[in-house]
This record gives sequence, C-alpha cells and structure tokens, in this order.
Amino acid sequence: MDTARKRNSAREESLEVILHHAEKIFAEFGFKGATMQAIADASALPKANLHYYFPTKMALYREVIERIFTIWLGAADSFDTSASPREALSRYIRKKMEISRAHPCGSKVWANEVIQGAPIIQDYLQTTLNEWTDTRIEVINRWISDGKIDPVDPRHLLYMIWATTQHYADFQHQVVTLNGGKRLDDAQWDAATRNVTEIILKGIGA
Amino acid sequence: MDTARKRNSAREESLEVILHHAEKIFAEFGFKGATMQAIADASALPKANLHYYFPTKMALYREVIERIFTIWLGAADSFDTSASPREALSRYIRKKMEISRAHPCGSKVWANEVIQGAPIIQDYLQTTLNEWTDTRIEVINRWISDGKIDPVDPRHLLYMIWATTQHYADFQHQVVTLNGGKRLDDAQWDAATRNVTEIILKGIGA
DNA sequence: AAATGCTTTGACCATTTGGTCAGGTTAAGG
DNA sequence: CCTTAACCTGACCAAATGGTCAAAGCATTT
Repeated sequence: MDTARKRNSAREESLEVILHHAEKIFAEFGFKGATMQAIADASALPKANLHYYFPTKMALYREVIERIFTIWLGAADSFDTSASPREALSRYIRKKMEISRAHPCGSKVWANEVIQGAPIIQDYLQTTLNEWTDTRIEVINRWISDGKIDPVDPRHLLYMIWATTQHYADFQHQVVTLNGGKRLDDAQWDAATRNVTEIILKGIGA
Repeated sequence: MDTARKRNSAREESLEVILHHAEKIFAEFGFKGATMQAIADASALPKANLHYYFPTKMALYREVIERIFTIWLGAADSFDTSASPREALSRYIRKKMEISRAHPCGSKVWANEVIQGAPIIQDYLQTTLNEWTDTRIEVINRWISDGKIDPVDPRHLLYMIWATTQHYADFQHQVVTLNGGKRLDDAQWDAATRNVTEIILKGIGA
C-alpha cells in the first residue's frame, strides 16, 4: 500500500513539476515560442517523458490554462456581493494583487491568450466570465441606486480593477525596470495595493 | 523626375504595406508565432520579397517596434507639465485611449514584448521611458506639495493610467466578448474615456 | 537601344521542433 | 523469483520555417 501510494505520488509530483515549469516557459515565450525541449530542460526531464504525461504540446498548454483558471475563480469568489462597496472592492483588489504577486506567470499566460484572441479560453470568456461579470454588474448597479457609490459604468470599473492589478504581473518587467531593476519588496507591494484601492474607492465615491 | 519619384514611392508603399501587416501578425501570434510566410500572405507579396526589404525577421520586428515607439512618444508629449492636474491628466488619458482605439495591434506587440521580458525594448525602458517617467513623477509630486491633488504615489498613478487605457487595446478581445461580441462603438469609447478619467481624477482629489 | 542597377520571385537548403516508437527499467502482486 | 503493467528514454522522422540565390523583369540614364 505504502509503495502503491509512493508510485502514485511520484506521478503527481512529475505532473506538478512539468505544469509548474510549463507555465513559466509559456509565460516567457508564448505558446508558439515555448518548446517542449525548453520545458523538458526546465523540468530536468527528457522530452519524451513529457509526451508520456501529455500527448501533445496543446494538451499540456490546456492543463496549464486550466490551473490558472482555477486560481482566477478563487479571486472571483472573494468579491463578496453582500458586503459594502468599500469592503467588497478592497478585498477583491487585495486578492487580485496577491495573485499578481504570487502567480505572475499564470497571469502572463492568460494575458498572452487574450491578446492573441483567446483561441483556447474563448469558451470561458463567453460563459463563466461573462456570467460572473453580469452578477457583479448587478451588484454594483444596486450600490449606485442605493446611493452608496457614484453612478459609474460598472463594466469600466471592473476593467480598471482587472487592468491595474494584472499590470503588476503582466508588466512586471517594466515595473521592475522603472524601480531601478529591483523587484518590489513587501512594503512596495503594500503601498501599491493601498494606492490602487484608495484611488479607485475614492474615485467612485465609496 | 516624375518616374524617379514613382519608383521611390513604390518602395515606400511596399515598406508601409509590409510594416502594417507585420504589426498585425506579430500582435496576433507573437514574435515566434508570426511567420514570414503569414506576413507575406497578408501583404500579398512573395516571401522572398520580404527578405529583400528586411533581411531578417528580427530586423522587420525591430522596425515595427520602432514605429510603435514613435506613436507612444506622441502620447507622452500630450502630458503637459505646465497645465493643471485635471487638464494634464484628462488630456493624457484621452490621448492614450485614442491610441488604444487607433492602434490596438501596436499596443499588443508592445505588451507581448514587455510580458516576455522586453528582449528588444529593454533599452527604451531603461533610458527614454525611465527619464520620461521621472520628469512626470516630479510634476505630480509638485502638484501634491501644492495641495492640488491628494498625496498618492505618482508611480502607481501612472501605472494605473497605463494599465487601464492599454487594457482596451491589449484585452480588446475580452472587452468585445463581454460586450456581446460587438466592437465598442463611438459612444462606448467615449463613455469608457469619461469613466476612466472621472474615476482617476476624483480618486486623486484633483 | 543599350547599359545599369534596383526590384521581384520560384526553387532550394539547413535547422528547429512536435511527435513517435521500440526497447529497457522499475515497481507491484502472486 | 517471476509475471505483469506502468514508466522512462535515446534515437529517429516528417513538417514547418527562416533564410539564400540565381535568374528574370523593369525602369531610368546615357
């Protein structure tokens, strides 16, 4: 039993290692630019071994996308529709910033996908994301009619939050360059989160 | 003379056609994903002809980047350091939104570059962009000490403006999908610009 | 109209790369 | 032990792709 579990967990670990490095390589070189050889090297495995676990590059890519989507759903949940505007948006922005910091590569892969017309995630955009967006738009519109925030177009507010928070992941390289080549430290991430949160909240009169 | 000019202008036009379509293809497929054949087909020219005008794919790519950078400089100039915060920022945001609408592919190519660690534009980031940013940070800090706006970190304000305005170009596909598959019309672009401008200006107490 | 030099292009080549496969290795169960 | 099945991998292949080149086309000058 113990050995059976060992074999199984070895498989899990291989999958994990491959997916982790694949995300990195796909983020850095795009789908076409990433090579199975590069992912294999990063994973310290022979290329043929990758094809044992993932039949094709596209299959591997889809798995990577799947994982990223799961993380994205976690952030989506943190947008608590029953809380006050300040509470709900602060929490959501904080969560989005945390994800940008913890998973910059995932964010980059997602960005690449969308930039290139979302060939793979089109379905997610049309169903899950679209529905989620609609429910949040409703909530924001209720805030507006309750006089809790200014009458802004909820869509543009959401885009602003997405764009700004994801910028710290997708444009990480530019942010770091303009920071004198040094990665943002704890205090700077904290300052970024506070600035973004404050400007947006005040900007909508929350 | 007339014939000499004709030949010259034919050359100009070929260059223009190639660069235009190259920008599109690079935006849609990334550097590696874009093929000379695809650019040739889009330009309705044989592939060998591309190599007559641009010796290598990288040389063509650099030219595309160069053009985009020129456009970016135009927007940068519209940030008038002698105007009031409201005036300077409204104008800058409007200009950035106009560029997102007029040159979405250029923006996408730029985004791809930065996401992938800016292998080509690193130099621009460290010199021109860095210097430009520093001068604007100074101006914004003066606004703050003059009590014209709230004490926000100028960097994060700039990042927010860049991220949000460029989102409408880079994430065009997502924006369109969430708009029911229809491209934004004049009124929607106008609304987006107004919302973004108002939230940011009010957000910093301008 | 002949010479000159810029422009065009089909055919071709070398390299890269996704994917295959046959044979070997290791672990689980009897 | 021995069988079985999962796992691993070096060697290999076919297709895609960046780039070359020689020969042809064409406009401009003399």
